[in-house]
Amino acid sequence: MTSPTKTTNPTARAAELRQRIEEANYRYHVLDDAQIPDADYDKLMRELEAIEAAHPELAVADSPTRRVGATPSREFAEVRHELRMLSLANAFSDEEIEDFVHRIEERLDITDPLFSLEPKFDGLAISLRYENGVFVQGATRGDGETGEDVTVNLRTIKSIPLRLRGDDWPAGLEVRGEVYMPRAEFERYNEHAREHGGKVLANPRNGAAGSLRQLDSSITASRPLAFFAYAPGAVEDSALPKTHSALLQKFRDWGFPVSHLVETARGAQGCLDYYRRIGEARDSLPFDIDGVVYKVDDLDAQRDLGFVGRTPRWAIAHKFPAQEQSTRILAIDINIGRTGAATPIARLEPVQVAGVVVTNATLHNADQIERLDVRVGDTVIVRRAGDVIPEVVRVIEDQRPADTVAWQMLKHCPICHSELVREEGQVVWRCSGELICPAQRKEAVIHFASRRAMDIEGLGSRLIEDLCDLGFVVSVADLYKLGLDDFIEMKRRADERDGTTPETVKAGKVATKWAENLIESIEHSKQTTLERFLFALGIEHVGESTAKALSAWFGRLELIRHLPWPLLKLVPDIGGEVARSIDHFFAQEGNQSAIDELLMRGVSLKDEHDVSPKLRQSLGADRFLASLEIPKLTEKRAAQWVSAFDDPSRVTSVPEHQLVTAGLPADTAAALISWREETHNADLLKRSLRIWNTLRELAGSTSETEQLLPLDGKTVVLTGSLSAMTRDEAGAKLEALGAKVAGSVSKKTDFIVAGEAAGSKLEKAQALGIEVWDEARLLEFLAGNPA
DNA sequence: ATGCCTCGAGTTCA
DNA sequence: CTCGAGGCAT
Repeated sequence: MTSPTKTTNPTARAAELRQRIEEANYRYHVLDDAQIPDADYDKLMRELEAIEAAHPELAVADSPTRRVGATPSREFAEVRHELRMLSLANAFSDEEIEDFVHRIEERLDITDPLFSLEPKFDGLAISLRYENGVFVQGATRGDGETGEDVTVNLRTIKSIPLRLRGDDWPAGLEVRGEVYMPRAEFERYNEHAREHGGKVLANPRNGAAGSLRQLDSSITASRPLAFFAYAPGAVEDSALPKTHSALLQKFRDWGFPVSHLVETARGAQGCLDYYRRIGEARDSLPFDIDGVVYKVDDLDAQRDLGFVGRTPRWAIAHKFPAQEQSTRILAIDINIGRTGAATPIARLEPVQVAGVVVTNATLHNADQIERLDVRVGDTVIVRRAGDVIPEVVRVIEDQRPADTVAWQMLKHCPICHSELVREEGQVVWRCSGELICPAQRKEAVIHFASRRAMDIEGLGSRLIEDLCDLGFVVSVADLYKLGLDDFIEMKRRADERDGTTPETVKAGKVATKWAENLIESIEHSKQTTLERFLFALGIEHVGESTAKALSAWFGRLELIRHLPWPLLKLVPDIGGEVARSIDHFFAQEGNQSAIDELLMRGVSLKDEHDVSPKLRQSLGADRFLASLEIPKLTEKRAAQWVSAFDDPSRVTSVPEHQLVTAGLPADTAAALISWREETHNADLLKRSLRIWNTLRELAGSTSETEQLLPLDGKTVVLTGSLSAMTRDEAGAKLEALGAKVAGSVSKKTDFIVAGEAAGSKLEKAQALGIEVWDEARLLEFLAGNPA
């Protein structure tokens, strides 16, 4: 960089450099408007350092080279605040704000006073003292009376001016404000720390507070801190503006960063409007805030209003509902899910988080508890993050009672007392009770009746719980033998058990309408589809999508319930794990008899059909052989075997020497031999062969004509809400035209349909350059392509 | 082996 | 909605 006034005098040159560096800092950190490239900035800085090294007498305290203090101190000196640092009264409701404004109106005898409105930054309050325009001391708030001298650390914050701009500042000036860590910087810092094994900060607020309290200011300098000014402290020897808002403008002129979200407005309504607007913008702000602050703008009026105790009458903080709260762990219970998964749940002392009272929070799994070291009795931080579901963020270790013990997973199911087991490499512990565990059975029934499964309206989890607990229902099939009397009797026993007065008895007559409705919807549910039925069975790893695929490929329950796992693997997206799980389910006698009973009691599958034409193409002998997972017998080797011996039924009989003659490597042949010697493998082969042959017959008899659908092979994602139909309906129509409807957008997506208020999926699609249809386009397409 | 991309499963509260 | 993990392409 060339200087227009290149001076040789080191004193003058140093002064010029300082001025230019400070100007660059101001533009970059306060105005957010970088004027000179980083490299040039560095050059100026190095030149100044060189001059100061050569002429130590020039290294003045307010030099930008001194932003990082040289000597770490043992501890911070105390600083007494000349003017006490305030704390504000907090308000959480509109009503409290209206009361606040009313009180002011009465005391000042005016209506709709003017307020200065500001965000309430979630950082650390500090006070900065300037003498003759030079930053001389900075302190934390402390208890309001006395804080800690963190001057050296504050110097490292680039948005804090070391020298004031302009010339109309008072000789002695104290400015108060908030040190915070911008979210993006916080994320970036943590990412870097994670990669390099550094200290990861818990959140921006703690990051800011912790950084300022570093004894070694070079650590503070490495932390991305920033500052906003929002209030005056003690001021000597000068006339200041008459209003708070004008004062903030002065702060700006003097080089302090003042938030652009600061506004003025009149009356309670103006305050509340601001609260809502900032609340909506909150998540998209580059820094954390925990509310807004209203201050009477007229400084004389502020003085007239004065204080009550420690808080001013002229200002109030209107807080957002807290997103994080601390509470105590009362107990850690184990919940047993439909698949037997044992999920630990924290029972909490009830606490308000983001507007709702939270009493439970999931702890996900045993590993998570171990990671967090959560113990019964601990005080923990609970959060309702972007979504709704509360979670335990961390333990406040200082508040741990002395007698706590590390939490341990139970050894046995709390319900059926079967052993809890964990499969190799898995995170979840499961109850081994399977069919005999009442908890698992209950969950299975709830799943069976749920909307996306058999859709039995009115049969919710509470009712099912009672039905199971009182012995009316053991297996899902029992639902279909319940009569009106059973429901009435069940209700009576439940009321008796709970000691509640039966509301079903009115004027001596037992109310039965609810039971009649239930019987009706149970009856209604009997007419269903194969895919719903398969989903309803609750087979592990079989969700809606897999159920749909099974239904589409094989077409009939009679077939599916007898398929060995190697054949199940023929379906795309069904691999060894899922196939074995399905096989295992149908291998259990109890499950087969439950299915028989359901069918006997009238469950009927309206949409059963012949095997899919696609299945036929997958029934080659080589695919079949490869699907058996015989060690070393890869797809390629399987094909080789088939070309030599043709009929897979000969797998059991071809002697080893012939295998080798046919060109199979010796180890492959040996693996095959030892595989078929295991009786369970031999059985599997026999069973698979039989069904494979059946499938080939079935596939051969299906019609050859496979009509190509307009959206065949296209992957579609639906997002936002449609007006002419629900997303599910639209999805069904698109599927009927051959499309695959996926849940999330990726490179493989062909196009998305975006309805009203589409969110992140639309953004992602646009980012990936994926075609976007609006509802009109969809309707047009559907009209042009009747199913 | 490694890294997407999906699917499945579990979860809270009004 | 988010996490874990299965399936599959590379």
